[in-house]
Amino acid sequence: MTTINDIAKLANVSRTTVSRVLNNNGYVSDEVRKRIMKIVEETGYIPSLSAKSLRTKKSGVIGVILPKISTETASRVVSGINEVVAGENFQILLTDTELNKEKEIEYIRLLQSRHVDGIILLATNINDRLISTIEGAALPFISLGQDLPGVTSIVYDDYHASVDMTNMLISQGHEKIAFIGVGEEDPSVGIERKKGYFDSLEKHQLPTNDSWIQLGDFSIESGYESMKKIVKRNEGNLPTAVFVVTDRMAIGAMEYLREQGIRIPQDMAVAGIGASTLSQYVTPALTTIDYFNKEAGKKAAELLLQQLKQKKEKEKFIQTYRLIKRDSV
Amino acid sequence: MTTINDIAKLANVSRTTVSRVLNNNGYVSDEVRKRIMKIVEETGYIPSLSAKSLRTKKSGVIGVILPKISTETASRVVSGINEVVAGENFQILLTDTELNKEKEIEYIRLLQSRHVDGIILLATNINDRLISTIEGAALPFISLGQDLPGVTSIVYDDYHASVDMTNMLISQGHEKIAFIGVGEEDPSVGIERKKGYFDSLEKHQLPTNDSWIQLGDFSIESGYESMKKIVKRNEGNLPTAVFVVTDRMAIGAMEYLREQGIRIPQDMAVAGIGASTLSQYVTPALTTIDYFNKEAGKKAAELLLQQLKQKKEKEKFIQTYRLIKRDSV
DNA sequence: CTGAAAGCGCTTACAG
DNA sequence: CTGAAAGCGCTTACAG
Repeated sequence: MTTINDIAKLANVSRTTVSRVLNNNGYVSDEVRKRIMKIVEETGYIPSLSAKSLRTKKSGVIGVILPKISTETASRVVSGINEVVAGENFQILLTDTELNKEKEIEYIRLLQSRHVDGIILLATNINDRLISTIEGAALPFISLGQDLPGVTSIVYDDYHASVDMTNMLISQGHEKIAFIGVGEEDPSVGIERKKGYFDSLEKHQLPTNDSWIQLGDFSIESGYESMKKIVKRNEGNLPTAVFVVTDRMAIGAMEYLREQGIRIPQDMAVAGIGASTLSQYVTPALTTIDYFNKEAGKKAAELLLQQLKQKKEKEKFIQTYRLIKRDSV
Repeated sequence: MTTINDIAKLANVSRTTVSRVLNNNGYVSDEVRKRIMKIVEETGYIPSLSAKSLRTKKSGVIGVILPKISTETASRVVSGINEVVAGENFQILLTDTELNKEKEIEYIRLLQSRHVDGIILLATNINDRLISTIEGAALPFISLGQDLPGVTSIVYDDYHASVDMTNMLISQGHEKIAFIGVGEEDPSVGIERKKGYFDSLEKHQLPTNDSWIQLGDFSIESGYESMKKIVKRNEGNLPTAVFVVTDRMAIGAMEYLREQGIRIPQDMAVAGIGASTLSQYVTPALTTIDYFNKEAGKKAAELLLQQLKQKKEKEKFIQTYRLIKRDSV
């Protein structure tokens, strides 16, 4: 492999000078600069970024920790992150926890050992070990999706999104609104969205009912099963709408309703969250909330890049959202 | 930052010994080993992989070059790759060409400068500069999706998949089968799939017709527009089926048909390729071909890992596929 | 405008 | 079983 020393020898200069040319800093005479560039071209020399990184303590790599790669939300976010960091010549080191909390912590350490310049975590839960690991890492760090204490966080406005969606269903005349949520380990989805639902009902003095409430695990199948339970438990007196906290689970719910010949939206209105491509093309098209995931990814990357340039105070950001009313309601 | 030297000092040994303990090679007395491990724990020491990589010429990182991150195919493949490499403690350095051929070449060089141990390219085109860049890189390299000369390649069986799908439409009694394809820059999708379609028609002595053939650009919208043109040009005498070379474009085509009140499949059968989640939940469910993208990603990663262990001859692999017949036909 | 030297944090023959 | 020394490929004060 050609190294900076080879180039220096071929050009009859010191490697100091070669380095200066390559990095475009310090004075180098035009003549020497040209001579060096020519040799670099000819040899196809590629500088070693490991060596550079060892020396400069900067790697030009951003670590990204995802709960699950093959998810539309994740891929939109990564796409947004990539769009901004690639523009600044950073690359992404990708890491997938497969929803395993231990791996979140493990990967933070791993990314640190790889000398990434910063980390973006698509957070799915909050716990003390996670937070102390982040603090210990002493690295520019952004949490996306959960509000982590002491960490710059970007969160979706889960509470208000959920209130808005429930209000909308109520404004359509629904009084018996079922709910399919997820567990509270994920505070944003599991707690905030549920809270919005209950608060809206309460404000409108509408009844709630345990048999209307089910918990899924984000999968399409779990939406199907949850819907099934709600229908079974309320035969003869079905709720007239169901608010599902993710599009995928909502799609599962719709599938079950279709199988049972329960018409959407005449017999039961369905609403989701996420604005997945799926939501747009199912029949009837699903009413949902767009969280602008790609924009959130961009925002996260921009904040990280800012932090790289100058240490900043930890901040909190709330992403905007948009309710998309479609035929399922 | 704590380094191996700090640990050595604290443990009263040389850094050679610390290195031996950390990497578990060479003889170290149990007593010393324990002493060192204890100090490593206490200090929270994290070895620098840049330094290690500089020294050993191995990084533990696999470069992945994608045409577009936020695509279901890409995310499935990456998920498969990650599953196998993560098991061997490799990470993925992700790179997105945004369908720009120049960037493919640029990123190969970039990944090389980052000392990745190998590269997996989701290839979308074939050209000489690309191939010579790959050869020049002299790195374990896998092409997924296109058969690159001189490079270990995994390809989908585009030709036979396309023949099978067309045969199936014919066996359903269709004699006027329209086709929505893509440009030939992408040989696998643009040439092979088209060839399969034409060969099947020819074998069954069925007519083709220029007004039945359109080219899209992979987007849902382009499927919509292509379908529109086909319908406009054949008013009063529509083909009875349309074979679309990707699910997304097929979804677009279905949308247009629905708008026009052309019933699927009674008035026009629709078939796609890709087995996207979308294809399953759209109404009517789309007949398509499953390419097992995640498996292909796994296979690519396994081949790469094998090459890392021992230089191997370049090989060619053809992925299997499965036709999924659903309500759109 | 240019170069000699030190050093980033590791690993690995080599010697004992 | 353990250590001294060299070296991986860079950058950066420092000196001239």
